[in-house]
Amino acid sequence: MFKAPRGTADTLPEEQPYWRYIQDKALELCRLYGYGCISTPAFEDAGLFARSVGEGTDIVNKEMYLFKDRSDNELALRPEGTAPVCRAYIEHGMDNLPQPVKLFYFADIFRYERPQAGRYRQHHQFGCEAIGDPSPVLDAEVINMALNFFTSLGLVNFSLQLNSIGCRKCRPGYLQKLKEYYAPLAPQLCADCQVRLDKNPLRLLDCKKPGCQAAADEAPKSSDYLCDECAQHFASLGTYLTALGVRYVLNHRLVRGLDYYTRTVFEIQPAEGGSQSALGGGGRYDDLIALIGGKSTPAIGFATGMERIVLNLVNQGITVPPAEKPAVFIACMGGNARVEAVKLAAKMRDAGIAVISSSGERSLKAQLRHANAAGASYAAIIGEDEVKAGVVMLRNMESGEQQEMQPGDLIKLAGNGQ
RNA sequence: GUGAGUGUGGCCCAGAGGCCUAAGGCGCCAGGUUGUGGCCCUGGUUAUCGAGGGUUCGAAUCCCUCCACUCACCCCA
Repeated sequence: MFKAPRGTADTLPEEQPYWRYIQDKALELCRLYGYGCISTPAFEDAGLFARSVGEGTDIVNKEMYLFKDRSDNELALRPEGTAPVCRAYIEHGMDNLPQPVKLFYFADIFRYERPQAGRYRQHHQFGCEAIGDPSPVLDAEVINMALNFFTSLGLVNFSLQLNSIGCRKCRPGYLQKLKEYYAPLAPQLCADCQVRLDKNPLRLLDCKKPGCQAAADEAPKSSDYLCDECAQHFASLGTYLTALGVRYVLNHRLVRGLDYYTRTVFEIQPAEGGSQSALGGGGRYDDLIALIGGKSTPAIGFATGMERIVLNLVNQGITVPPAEKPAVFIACMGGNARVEAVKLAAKMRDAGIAVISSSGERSLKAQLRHANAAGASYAAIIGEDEVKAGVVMLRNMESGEQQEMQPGDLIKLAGNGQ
């Protein structure tokens, strides 16, 4: 027996309304903010991610689906959505468009991780990227957009965690301070953190181990070591967020696991849920485009996990519009009736009416049972009597009332009910 | 990659070495009305008890290995 690969899932018709709901809200959000849809390949040159996400990150180190194609190209299933969009921005000369260029996407994301609640090897992200504008006004707008998205979904009790991790100019100095602070504490740190101290000191801050937490609480804060430009950017962002009425939590331990972030980083956390429960996150990545071969271009974006949103919608008991039910179920008995049923179904669909047509192989009882289970508003019944009279018997499935009518009248009636 | 828990028909689950050629509920199918659903009643349907090996006269039940799922660590969406 074949099964869906570990960490992947089938989304069956009954759960589709949640996805449809989220997509509709996302589309409306992007319309309001002027974002255009972009689709990029599910796989890219592996180097794109190694270069942008960072050689030292977990995503690149141990989570990428890497493979060679038959021409020996080194490819990777995309482990995140930002780098491919930036690659497309460069490749299609979007720097010639009015800046910033605003793009959104729905993308399958692949990471070889141990599956868990809200964590999959293939998951789906909705993300937005605004490329080509360095202003903190844009940071505020993007953050507000992300929050509005969750609000429009009906979600409550989530918080915005915010931090600035500086830029190429000031971060080295901060990292130095961080190392100096941590050096004497090294013996008390967990094994992972011993390694981080040398390789990726920023990540020391978000270790969840009790011993390391204590150390991290007292650690130097990146926001205290920003250069003048970064400090001013961060201060302005605060002003705009306040102007927008956005409440945020300054979290100096928020650093994110992708190397390309600069200055603003943020995460949206639900009040309840497991530890890997971030609903979404993002930040500014002013160096990324130059890093992968474009000219220096500032940018900011965010992404959210569709599966995690569904999880939270269900947990919070938010109801979504149900899938559309068929207006009419056509039941028939006998060969002549079957021909009429086939013709009627075709006519009704031409008229835009949703119809389920029975093949008529089973008893009328069975056909009506099917009509009921399908949630049809009406059942159109055609037997030999109806064929002779040139009519159909229309049964209201809710009231049980039924009457004979001309096929043309039936189409009018059902069409109005749509 | 690490740790813990779980694994019985499509789904939920009973079952604690012999009464299990595995019970019940949901679902599905058929019948109860020679052409009528939803409720009710009747009958039927689907399980080599995750896989492999072992202990035993005897294993769904005990042991081992593997696999998968769930949860946590880690990381993030």
